[in-house]
Amino acid sequence: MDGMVDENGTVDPLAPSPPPVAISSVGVVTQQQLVASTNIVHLTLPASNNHAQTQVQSVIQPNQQSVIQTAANIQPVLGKGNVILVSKPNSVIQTPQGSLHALQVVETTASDDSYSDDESPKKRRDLLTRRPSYRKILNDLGGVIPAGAIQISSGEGGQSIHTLSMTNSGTAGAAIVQYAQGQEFFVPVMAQSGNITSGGGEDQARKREMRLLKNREAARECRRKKKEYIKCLENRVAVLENQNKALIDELKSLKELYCKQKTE
DNA sequence: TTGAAAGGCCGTCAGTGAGG
DNA sequence: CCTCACTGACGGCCTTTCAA
Repeated sequence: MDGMVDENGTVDPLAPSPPPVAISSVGVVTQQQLVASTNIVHLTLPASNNHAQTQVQSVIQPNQQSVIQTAANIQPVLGKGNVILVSKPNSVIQTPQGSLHALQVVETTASDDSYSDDESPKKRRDLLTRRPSYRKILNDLGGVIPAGAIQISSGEGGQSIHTLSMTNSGTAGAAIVQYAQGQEFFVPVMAQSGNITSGGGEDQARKREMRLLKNREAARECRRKKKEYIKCLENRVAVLENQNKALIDELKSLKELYCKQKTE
């Protein structure tokens, strides 16, 4: 949830940290929730008929072509001349049907040039390996997300947006965090005084327990990010392959044109 | 049907860098 | 210096696949 994020909310550690996102929407995009700090864009598009709205979760990568991956039935919507504007040429919308939709491109003043490719290797390496802390991320999100509700965008074809809601279960010093997809996990909460019961070995054991619990959660989160990162890379490969194919075709047709003119 | 191999997920440990 | 978040590495467990 930092840096560049791809169409699935995927973090892209290869990309520099985000300048202001240059995205605008036209026409059918009825709702655009832009979480500036994470560059995750939730678009709710009206379905082509009277069906439920279609949700697209996308992520804008300021220095790369962007891929917007959609749920299964969005293609008719996109086919009706709707336009999503992004700041980079050759961005595509990828649908489960395998078709690619070119995006209309507008020049935007924001962002693209604010990051150059001549960053120091160390800085680049840092970008690769270090991410902002969750505290910082949560602070960033503080103005966007209502207290008590945390939205997590996570993977799975850009379709799953997980909502966490916290309930004080009444159990002392703990809360149940419910996962929108039916999962739930237990989160111990510090007592109001801020310290856990004092007392020798018991305290040590409790501290260890806390550390293990936190590390468990951290490992989970880390793996999730890693998976999304890989997905992001795969998506970028798809974009680049598509671009490459288009360029080859263009070259071919230009060659043909040239040969034709030459023979005349 | 069965056993081995492969792959995925999880928990834990250890090391690193950032921030206070 | 200390604490914390993060992540690579490792081993264990479970599921799936596939040849015998």
